[in-house]
Amino acid sequence: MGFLEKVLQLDDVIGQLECAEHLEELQSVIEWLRDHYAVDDMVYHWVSSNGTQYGCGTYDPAWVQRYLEKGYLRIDPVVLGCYQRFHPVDWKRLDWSGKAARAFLNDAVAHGVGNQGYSIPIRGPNGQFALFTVSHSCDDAEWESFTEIHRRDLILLAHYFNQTALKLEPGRTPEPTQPLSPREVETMTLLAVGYSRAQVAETLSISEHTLRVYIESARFKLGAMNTTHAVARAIARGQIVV
Amino acid sequence: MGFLEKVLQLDDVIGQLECAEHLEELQSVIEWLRDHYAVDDMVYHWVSSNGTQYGCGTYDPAWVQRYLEKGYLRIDPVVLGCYQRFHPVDWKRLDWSGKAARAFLNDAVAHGVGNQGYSIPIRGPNGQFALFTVSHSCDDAEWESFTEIHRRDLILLAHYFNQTALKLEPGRTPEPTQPLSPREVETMTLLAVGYSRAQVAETLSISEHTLRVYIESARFKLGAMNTTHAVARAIARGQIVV
DNA sequence: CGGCGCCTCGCTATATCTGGGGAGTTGGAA
DNA sequence: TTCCAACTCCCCAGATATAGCGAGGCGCCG
Repeated sequence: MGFLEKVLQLDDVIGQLECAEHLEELQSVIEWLRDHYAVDDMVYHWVSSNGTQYGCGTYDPAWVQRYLEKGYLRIDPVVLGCYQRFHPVDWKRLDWSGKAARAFLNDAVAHGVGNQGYSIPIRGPNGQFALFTVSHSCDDAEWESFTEIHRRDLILLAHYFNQTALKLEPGRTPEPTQPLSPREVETMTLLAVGYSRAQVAETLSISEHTLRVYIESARFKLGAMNTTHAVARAIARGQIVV
Repeated sequence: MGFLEKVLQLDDVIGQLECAEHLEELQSVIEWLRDHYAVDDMVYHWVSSNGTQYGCGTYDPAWVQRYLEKGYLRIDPVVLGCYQRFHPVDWKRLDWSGKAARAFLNDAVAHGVGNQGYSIPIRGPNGQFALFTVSHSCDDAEWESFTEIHRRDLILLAHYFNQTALKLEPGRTPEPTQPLSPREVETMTLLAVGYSRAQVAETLSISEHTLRVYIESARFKLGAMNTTHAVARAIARGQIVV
């Protein structure tokens, strides 16, 4: 297949993603892509803050099931690694030291996940986070060559998969993303860097009572149960920078 | 210029971005791109919510100066709009109602900013946010056609500009992170989603005192002053996924 | 085998946070 | 102008977190 032809097919796929009206369509697109690139597996994985996950892809359903049951989301070095990075990452470059990580890896290969992998982190508004992953079984050189050639295609595909998922899943961001007022941002930021309420109040030169109003107001806007929750959400949604 | 040739040039540009070792190099790349696409302006704009900004691009320096002086960051509908969106957006589709927005628009065109624009939001870890913008003066039909054709190129360029900016941005020295134990991860995670200590203890089926040991131990490992600080750091460092 | 890290549990007292009220000023938007 | 959101201040009682002391069992690794 010539290069030009492939580019045009990529165009088709993106067009199909843009026109999709149901999440199920993503599944067939991703299967087509898996075959097209001749890899073992291809997965789009929505990692939501409220614990719910959505994914489509070609992993063995038994593995997906196990992943959810075991709560591997909090262990998987791919997720944790991509969460801290911006650029796509080869699985080999992640941190697989640590007992839990190695146990996870063994379990994964036992369920047929390839030894090679390449994952692209994607971020949307309000801290939305997703992963687009391609995985395969082959030696390092072959994989290196594959990722080198298709990196840019994969970045675009990741982008459009996420765009479609965002479009089709508006209920994913249930809390109306109310912006925090400047004072609330300052309050949350100072709390996030370890100040106590009294210290924050002193730093902002306001009474502690006033400060409490900000915390409560921010907590309400963020739909949080307590201060720690509010700060966590503010960080996760990118409303404050620590 | 043929399509294939252009693709190869895009390759060159991306390669140059990946190899860049100083932020100044971005400036020459973006000027080359502006000429290549034959548009009026092209801008990469790092928008850190703590107020600091970095940008490179082809806007009139007087306009950039005025933008900073006037604090337009908090008014600019392009910034505000992109902050709420994932996909690239045409300026025409933004909300230009509101007195401040219209005043900003008038000021912008007075400083030579084109009437058409297309901006791509980009997000990195820890709420990092940037914009890649291309702007021009032409009629709607011509602009529609331009964005339709080059959308994917621009998305990729936005991605690589941001990757380079992230790489070259100083002060991003991640502190050596001591790994948290599985129980500590669970503890921090549940606290981050709003559970009180008692609730976490119940959820994990352990005594509240044991839980407290985990919190203190995690706080120590994270170098945190209190629970909120510890949770904030764990999230910001990607040690837990919320 | 002897450390070391991890997991589990106990007590007490103080400091801090939370939740329920209410009230006045300012500046920008409808 | 009228209204609303943001900012500022106040009281109080009960819930919750923190700080200090302790203890024992389990599994891994040199």
